[in-house]
Amino acid sequence: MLETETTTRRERRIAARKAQLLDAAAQVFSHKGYEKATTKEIAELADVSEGTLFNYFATKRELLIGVAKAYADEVAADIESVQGETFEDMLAQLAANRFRRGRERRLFMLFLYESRLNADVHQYYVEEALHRIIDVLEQRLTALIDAGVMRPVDPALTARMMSATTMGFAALFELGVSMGTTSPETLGAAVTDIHLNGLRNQNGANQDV
Amino acid sequence: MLETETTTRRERRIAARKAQLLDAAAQVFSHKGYEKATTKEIAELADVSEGTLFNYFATKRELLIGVAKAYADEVAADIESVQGETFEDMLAQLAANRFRRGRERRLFMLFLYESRLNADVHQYYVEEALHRIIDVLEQRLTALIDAGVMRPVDPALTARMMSATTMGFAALFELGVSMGTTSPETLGAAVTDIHLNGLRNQNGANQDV
Amino acid sequence: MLETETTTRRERRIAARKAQLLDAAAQVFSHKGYEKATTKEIAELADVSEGTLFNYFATKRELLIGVAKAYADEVAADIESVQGETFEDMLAQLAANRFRRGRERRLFMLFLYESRLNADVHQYYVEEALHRIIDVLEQRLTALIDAGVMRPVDPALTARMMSATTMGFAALFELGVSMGTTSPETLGAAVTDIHLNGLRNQNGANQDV
Amino acid sequence: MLETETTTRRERRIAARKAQLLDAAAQVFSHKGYEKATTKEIAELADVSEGTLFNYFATKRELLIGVAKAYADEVAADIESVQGETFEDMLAQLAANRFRRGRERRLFMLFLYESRLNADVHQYYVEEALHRIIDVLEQRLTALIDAGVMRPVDPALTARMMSATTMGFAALFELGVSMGTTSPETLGAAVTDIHLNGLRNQNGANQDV
DNA sequence: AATGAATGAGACTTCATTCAT
DNA sequence: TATGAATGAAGTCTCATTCAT
Repeated sequence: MLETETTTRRERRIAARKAQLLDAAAQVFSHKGYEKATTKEIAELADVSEGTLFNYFATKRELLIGVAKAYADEVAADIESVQGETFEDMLAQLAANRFRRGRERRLFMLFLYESRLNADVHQYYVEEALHRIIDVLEQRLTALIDAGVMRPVDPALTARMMSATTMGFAALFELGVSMGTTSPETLGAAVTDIHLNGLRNQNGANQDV
Repeated sequence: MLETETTTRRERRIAARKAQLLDAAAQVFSHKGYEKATTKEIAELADVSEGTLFNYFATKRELLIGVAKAYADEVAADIESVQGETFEDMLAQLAANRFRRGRERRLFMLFLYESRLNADVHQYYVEEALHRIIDVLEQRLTALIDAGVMRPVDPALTARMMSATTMGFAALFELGVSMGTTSPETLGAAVTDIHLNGLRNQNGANQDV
Repeated sequence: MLETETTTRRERRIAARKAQLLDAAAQVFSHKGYEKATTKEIAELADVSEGTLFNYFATKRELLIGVAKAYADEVAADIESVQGETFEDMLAQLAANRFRRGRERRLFMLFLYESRLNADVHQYYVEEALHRIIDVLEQRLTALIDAGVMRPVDPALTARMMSATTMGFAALFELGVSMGTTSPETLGAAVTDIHLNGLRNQNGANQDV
Repeated sequence: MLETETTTRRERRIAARKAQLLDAAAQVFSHKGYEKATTKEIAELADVSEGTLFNYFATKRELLIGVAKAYADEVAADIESVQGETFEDMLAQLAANRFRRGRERRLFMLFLYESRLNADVHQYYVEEALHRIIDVLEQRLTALIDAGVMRPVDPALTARMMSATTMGFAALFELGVSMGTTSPETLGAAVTDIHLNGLRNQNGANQDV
């Protein structure tokens, strides 16, 4: 029906505007930090007036929450798409999508910081993104342990450890800590190697480190 | 001599004031973030007037730099004190001192964020604190690899991985991600176990994960 | 077209606001001096909020520069309009427009002082206002000397002397130094008389003073 | 008596301190302007603590008044010393002492500005310095007119005109308006020449300018 | 629905003045 | 008497938010 179509078209336009504003907000927030970012700059980057921005998002904070929500949605979609992969590929894919691009790393740094200061951001980033990733890792680990492929370690803790390592690397990268000439692939492989096989020299097993 | 004593007393008083202000600043910055923290609140917490604060630190930013510098000094002292320990104990000690107490974890989150936005903070946190820790780990790893105790992995990368894991755990903790009932000690032991021995079940070695 | 009209109307409104603020600023600056003037008082006199003031002038200093620029524009227009007058009339007109009204005298005192402390004010007041007046006087004097109407004095120096005298009178007036019952016209005539004919009694020429 | 001597010595010490502070204040005030000058900087330049400064002058404004008073005293002494000179020499001497040195010109600019804003400064600068100079010029002019050496111009107005010209030149100088290669002496001679003999070419007298 | 000028609360910072030592 | 740390009032400027057009 015409009415429905009109409404739909409007809704599409509204959604597009919101997305455009969220994009600009994500960019400015992740570069300058939430507090230093100004609604003026976000509006300019989105090529709308400041008044228009506030027609779509009632407060600056709602913009941040919107960015967090969009991020959580991306993560959810990503998790869906890796369900069929091997554990190693899944791990690589999740990490890559989260941290390979600068934009994602910067958003990660942003949420890492803002989650502590805002309950809504925490809700979207920690509960709906981070926890989902951890949960899917934990399930896979449990299965691998049950199958006898992995040692009977605590799967919850191990999933968190894997996330922690990846997050830590992203942070180090973002802080400008050099990784030598190592490519992301080599780095991923090396980390996986250590996680799977350990550091200990098996020829000289049980030596005290 | 009297002159010396007087000077010393004054210098002591000034140093004490500075420390008192840095303490207050560390507290407020780490709870609210640099931008949301106000000099008013810091001054109140330090129990001095706002004017007095600016007698000791010319700008709010200098206060942040002061906090970062104090942190770097603590880390340097800490590194000195762990030189005699075994690798495992050293690792545990460095991690614990950096992340066991909430105060330290919050400062870590603060610097993690602000290092990207301020060159001085980067200087103190990344170069004078983080890099020192990584370097000392790298040296130890190199020695252990040379001694044949560990496999010939890349020591630079492995040192970064260990730091990354610890940092990631601190972040997860700070984000309120539950670690189950695991105590810090158990957690440390489990992580060390995986790092040393790997996840792979040796009985079924070379199975695809 | 509507677009053009709308733009023009907005631009007119903005120009009007700026003028209104510059007017208020000129008034407050010239009465209290730049440093003692507050943006609060200027905004109140212009009947806008302090925030609005800063939408039009980024800093208090820019407001001062704006006032100086407006003054220089007035002088430039004034110089255009006196090109056709006789030397005497031109002199009287330039002096009158600069110093007859209290507002102009106070602005003169303001720029006299602030030109030394601010390069932009110097640019507008000294270079674009004062120098123009001196130059036009100098040109006229040169012509009159060439025509044999005036003695072959140094025209550059004489132009400066005439300006100096006028400026000095304005200052004396502003300092409240009484000129007796002398009207501005009488004063102007007397000064011109002395400048043209000198003080020396020609009947007793060459007497030592 | 010992008592008297002690008192006298203290008074001398106090007077010396005051002079030292006034000197520093004159320097800072005349360079930065009264408002931009800080008591801290004045104290440092006088090589005493800020607290000590306030032991000798209750407020910053009293310092300014003190500087003005000292200036008026200098002028008074100067006037005494030129009583025996010829009119021309007297004129030259008074002008030179007031404006030849940068320090004096800057103080002149300071008082010119601050006299309008502070009654005490006005009292000392305008009434006790400027007026005295004008008065002595006026008396001399009256005598010269009575003696028939000068034309019967209004002596009050003429004295003000001479002061105005000198003040105006000082201001021009301070504003950086170039006087060509003219030395102060040449300039003084040229001005005196015009004042005495006028600009008009006597060969072509009564021509319209 | 879009605009952007207006607002005003609140931030950082300065500095004359006070006062305990 | 000299000191300089402490004070707090007041100033400039920023920016999220509102609102008339």
